[in-house]
Amino acid sequence: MRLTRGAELGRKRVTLADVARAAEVSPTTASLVLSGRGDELRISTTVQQRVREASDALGYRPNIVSIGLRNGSSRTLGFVSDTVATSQLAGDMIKGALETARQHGFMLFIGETEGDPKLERRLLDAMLDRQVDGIILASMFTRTRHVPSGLDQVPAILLNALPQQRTASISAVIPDELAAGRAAAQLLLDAGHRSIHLVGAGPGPDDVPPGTVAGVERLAGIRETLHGAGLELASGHLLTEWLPPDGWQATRSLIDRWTDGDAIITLNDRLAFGAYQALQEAGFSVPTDASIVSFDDNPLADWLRPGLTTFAIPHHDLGRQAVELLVELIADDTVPTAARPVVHRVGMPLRARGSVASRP
Amino acid sequence: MRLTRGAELGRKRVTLADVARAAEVSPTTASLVLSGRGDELRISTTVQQRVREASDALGYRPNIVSIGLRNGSSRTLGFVSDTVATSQLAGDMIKGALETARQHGFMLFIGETEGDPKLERRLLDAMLDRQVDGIILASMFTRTRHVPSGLDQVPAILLNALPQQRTASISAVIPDELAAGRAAAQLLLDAGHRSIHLVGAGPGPDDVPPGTVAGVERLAGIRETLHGAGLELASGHLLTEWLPPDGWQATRSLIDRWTDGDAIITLNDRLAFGAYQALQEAGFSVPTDASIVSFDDNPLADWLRPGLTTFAIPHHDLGRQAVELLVELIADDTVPTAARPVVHRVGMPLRARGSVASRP
DNA sequence: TAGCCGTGCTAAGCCGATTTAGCACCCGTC
DNA sequence: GACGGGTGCTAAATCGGCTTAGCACGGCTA
Repeated sequence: MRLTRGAELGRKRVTLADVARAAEVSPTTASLVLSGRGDELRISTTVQQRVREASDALGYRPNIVSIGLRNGSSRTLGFVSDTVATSQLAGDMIKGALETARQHGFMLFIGETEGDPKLERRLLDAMLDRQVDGIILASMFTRTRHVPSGLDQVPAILLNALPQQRTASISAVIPDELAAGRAAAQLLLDAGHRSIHLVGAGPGPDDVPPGTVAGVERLAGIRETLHGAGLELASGHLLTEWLPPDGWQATRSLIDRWTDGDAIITLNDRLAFGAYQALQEAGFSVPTDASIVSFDDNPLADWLRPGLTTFAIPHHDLGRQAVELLVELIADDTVPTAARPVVHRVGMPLRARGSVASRP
Repeated sequence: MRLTRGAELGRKRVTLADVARAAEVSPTTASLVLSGRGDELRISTTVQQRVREASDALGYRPNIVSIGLRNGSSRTLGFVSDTVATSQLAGDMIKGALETARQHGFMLFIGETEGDPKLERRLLDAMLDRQVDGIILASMFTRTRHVPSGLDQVPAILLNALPQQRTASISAVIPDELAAGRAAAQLLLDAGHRSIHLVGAGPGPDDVPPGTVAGVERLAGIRETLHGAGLELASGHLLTEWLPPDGWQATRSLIDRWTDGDAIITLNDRLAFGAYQALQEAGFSVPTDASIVSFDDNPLADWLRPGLTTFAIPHHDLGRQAVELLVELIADDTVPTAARPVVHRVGMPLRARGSVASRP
């Protein structure tokens, strides 16, 4: 029992002073030795040895709080999101952030705002009070958002979001929705489809649920590629909710005027799930009667039969990138305002499964 | 622009000393006033007024790191999990913990171990180095686990896990799987079903994938209730993976010997999804031809047609409870070893949807 | 024998707060 | 006019580490 630290039950942590006492040197010397500056400051090998032995014997670990107090850093980042941790989808974003932070020796404070600006303010303050070295402001789904005041005083990155204020001096990391939209359309064109229905938005460029970057850009990419082939969307269904029943409904109405060779792009996988249900109920088979391409790579996509071909939101990479950039910012000691803000776009990889068939 | 804090660009945080200077008093006085001990220590109302005005004008906020250094606390908890944050299911657990922590004025450090004990050790150390006031050790699925050494030196709670060591002096919070098992069986009995098939485990009490508390207890509850009605499971399918294809497979084999009035209990919702697929492909309709009851309340359950009747894992409550207990432990300043460990069981509420039909 | 230099270590201040002990002043009293 | 007692404020220590400046000692040179 009680193997670590050599700590007596209820005894406090071992401090540098304890080590110094045990090694019969001053705290200064102990500090010097343990921070590797022993040679530089000409501490004899004998003493260095003694200090290190004492340190090991006692299981000394420096108190980061104290170090932080002195030099103003804490090796800690704040991760404030609207609802990422709780979300069924974006957990990987946290995971990527967590992993990358750990690799750089940082810990992560996590906070959720539920979209409440007051709560967000309080959370940010609580983190700043704890001397975080930087802040990641994350959104569950890609959108533009207001950047709270004070964030230009601190290294900070927007994750899966773009700044609303044009003047904001904050960099952002978002998925490359535009490219994914193009690729989705191209995929169906390459498979020989010429009549493509969109479920979730369209057909016009402005027929998009408000505030969603994903909707706008996916639609734009799709339209752009179709235009390049001299085509227009065969139909579009603007939906403000993107849940299975919505996809079911839209697809039902499609079935009445279905012609062989038609294909569907759904703007997310839950819509696609609804589409599967509607097609199945109508006796249609995927992909023989209908090809479907989608976006997100919800775990669902892998469970459907046949598997759903979809463009994945690179959550893990998004989280990783955001931390990577933030750590750089901190290391450079760049005042955010000094650097010019950049938008980093992370590719959305294709998960090809069984929902697309070729047409001659 | 630059409205908060009255901070000049790049200026450091406002400290107590700044406030004292602005109010032309000593830091001591400022501290006394701002911590509400002004009257007690007979500071004149004039001076108190002056200090408060200065504090407001400068936007002073105390540095928690410093306070923590002095009194050894940090208003911070550590949440170490195998893979909760990333999990598709258990995000709500984090959310409950986050909310509750915030309500008590705590922030949460989150860390993921991926089940790697070395990593777990490092994360725990990193948190301890940052002076966390307590630790929650969480598991994505309910299981018994080894409690790492040192955790008996610090307030700590197991979340969704039970201690492997019988001697461990740590309390735990888990879902009440046993009661849910009983309730699931009772629900089908009440609907008039007498022939009940189990997908995921059984039929014997030991036919359970290793290491899962959920499997053991759900099965035990089901068997207990059936026995009470003088029944046995009509069949059981031990599965070591609980994914849709596994459910599909098991259900297919069930279909060959299906008799009218049979019902299925699947040990989680993904198995149920597979069962739906198999039944649908065989031309069976849920719930007319087959009633299904399940566990977890995966979002999926609400998307299926008909909706899946299932017993929810109370993730949010689990997280809340764990923090609540931990905060109590911290407030009581109880040495963990002093208190006797308790296992708190949180009820699994029924989500009744459309997958169960009554038999006369 | 004073001055200089190198060696090996330490005192003391600092980070930002809290807290204990106590100082200076004024009033009233004997 | 010294003493006691209340009033209103502050100096200084403390938490745990880092860092700058510098001390003490011995040996060598002038």
